[in-house]
Amino acid sequence: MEIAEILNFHKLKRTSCREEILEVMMASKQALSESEIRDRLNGHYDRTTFYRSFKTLEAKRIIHKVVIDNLPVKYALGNTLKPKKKHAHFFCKDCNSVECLNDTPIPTYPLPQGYTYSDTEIIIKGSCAKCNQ
Amino acid sequence: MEIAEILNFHKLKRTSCREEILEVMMASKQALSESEIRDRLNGHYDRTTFYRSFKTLEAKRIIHKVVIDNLPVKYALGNTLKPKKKHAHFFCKDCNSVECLNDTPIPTYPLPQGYTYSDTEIIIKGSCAKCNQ
DNA sequence: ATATTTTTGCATCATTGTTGCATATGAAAC
DNA sequence: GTTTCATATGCAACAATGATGCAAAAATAT
Repeated sequence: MEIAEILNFHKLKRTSCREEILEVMMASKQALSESEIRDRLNGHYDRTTFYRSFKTLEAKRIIHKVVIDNLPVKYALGNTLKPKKKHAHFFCKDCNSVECLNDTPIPTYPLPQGYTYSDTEIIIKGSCAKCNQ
Repeated sequence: MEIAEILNFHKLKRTSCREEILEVMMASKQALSESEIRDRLNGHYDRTTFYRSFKTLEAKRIIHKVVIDNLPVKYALGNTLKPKKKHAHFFCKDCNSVECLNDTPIPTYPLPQGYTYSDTEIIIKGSCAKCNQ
């Protein structure tokens, strides 16, 4: 998948920072935090720039936030070109990795009288295959 | 329910800070953050003291953390005297309130090969009855 | 190549949450 | 009631995440 194509498709300017963020994220099976991405790019960009890029990419749903406990927010790839179904996330409490469970869809839950639904987050915690070896 | 009893039951010292935190929490139907509790107590205690008290109360499961997005962590009452079942939480995106959905238990989800399960967090977002009026 | 819009970098700031250490306090022993 | 001892608290300091304003730089369209 061409990164330039993704940005064009969503009518975003092809800036090197956005391209490199997506490159790093596509190379990773796990969701990554700002500092993890910054490390992988050898601090080539300013922290502020990352945060703003995340916001832009998130607004287009190219990436989505995953928040586990009060750890730094991580980002995972979403609708790069095609839409991706809403799904649960797995958190490995041993290696702190986060990944999308694309096959675990979100069921609907009953709510009390008068409440309206908009969204659900499901975080499943445990140990990943690597850590269980 | 006597607050002193709760602390005694869990073999915790009855300090005024712990008692007042529990008082505020029992008077609230919603989960509260450190700053919300501090405000309700007119800043009577140091921020650090609150954080340490939360940790202590959480270790005994008298309260439990609820983390929504990257908002400040909120705390809800848990096993004050009797154990409370693991449950989902509701987040009102209009008034930012968080409450326990005690009747929404946590189902089990299938995990990939080699993964082991330990815990699940379910956050249901929407608008509460008050905000829907 | 130029103009225009958008991004970026830098400085600065706010907030949350933590830690070390001296002092104060609670509970138990006398 | 006083003393003792463990534990909680307050204070100072710190680290990290995340946001904002503004000038400089870069991307696209002309």
